[in-house]
Amino acid sequence: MTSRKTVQNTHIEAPFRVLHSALVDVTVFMNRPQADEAMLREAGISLDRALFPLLLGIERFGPIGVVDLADRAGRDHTTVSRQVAKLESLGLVERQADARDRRVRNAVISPKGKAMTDQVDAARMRMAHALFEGWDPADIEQLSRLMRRFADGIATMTKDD
Amino acid sequence: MTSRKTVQNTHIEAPFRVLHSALVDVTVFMNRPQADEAMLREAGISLDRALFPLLLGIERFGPIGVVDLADRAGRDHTTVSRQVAKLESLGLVERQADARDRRVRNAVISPKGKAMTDQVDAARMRMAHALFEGWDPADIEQLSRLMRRFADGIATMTKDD
DNA sequence: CTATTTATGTGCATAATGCACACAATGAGG
DNA sequence: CCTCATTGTGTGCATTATGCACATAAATAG
Repeated sequence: MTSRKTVQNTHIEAPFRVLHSALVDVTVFMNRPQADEAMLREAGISLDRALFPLLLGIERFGPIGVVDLADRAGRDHTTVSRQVAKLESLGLVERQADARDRRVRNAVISPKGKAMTDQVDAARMRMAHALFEGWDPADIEQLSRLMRRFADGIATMTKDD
Repeated sequence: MTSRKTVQNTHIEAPFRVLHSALVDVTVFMNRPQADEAMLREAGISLDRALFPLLLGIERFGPIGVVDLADRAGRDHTTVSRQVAKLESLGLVERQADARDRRVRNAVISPKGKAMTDQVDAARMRMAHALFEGWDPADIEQLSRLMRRFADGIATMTKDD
């Protein structure tokens, strides 16, 4: 049933497919702005669709320059430049000169911006608690460990292209 | 170092945080249209940024109606309606009447569209092979299994809201 | 020192997005 | 059967986001 095609790696293809489809499902979920927006509205906050992922990116990867951020977001650097400026004008991020490269104006999250992303994190954490109810703690630990390793692998691959 | 705050669930919070940050990293990667676009260009195909995720969604979840698809994509249904029409005019998806609800015009992927998504899948599979080099097959199997379970949990939660 | 690359940003045309609205089909309640 | 609210789909229109061409400043290569 599972052994088809070239026999060499078939035994490893099946888990790949399972993993891939699971990742697609999770990615779709993580992308849902409705969830985030609903949470933020609940907290009395509102932010444009396009701005929010960038705020999360700055929180996670900052201090980060416009070009790097644009690369991560998959958008043109000019678009990101404008959006970061907007986030700055909203007081959600701050910009600071890079110590080693004076061209770079790194974006870092402001206390006000951090308060927003913290709320999103907290809401996700609450969901996680509900989601993992009934799981064996060892499985949770395994999943976390392997996902981290997987993400690190991706980061390594991405770096050397 | 890791034990702070309320002691009650601290032992389970740490894996959550690790998992969350790993998921964010992976999500960022999966969202990169550059990767997909590069692959498609390599194959002589070109498709608009906004259209491609929808094509992947239709391939994965189709036959699916505009409203459902819009909900998954996190965009307004009117936007998705136009984009699906565009995909249809490009011959990448087909539309068919729903057997039970004559209002619904389900979108399904066409052979031509499938050929495109297959190429993306194949490219991702190649990357996976490189990524998992040196992994213990048992770990790969574990990761796949647990991620699938995790994704199913999310799907269940999402369904009942 | 000159040439090239890199990081950031602006002007402008184009595409995407969402709201208001419309219409057809469904389903609930009388 | 007949309203009437709900749901799935789609169009007109104003707004916003996006990316290309281009510009500037700083770093880097030669």
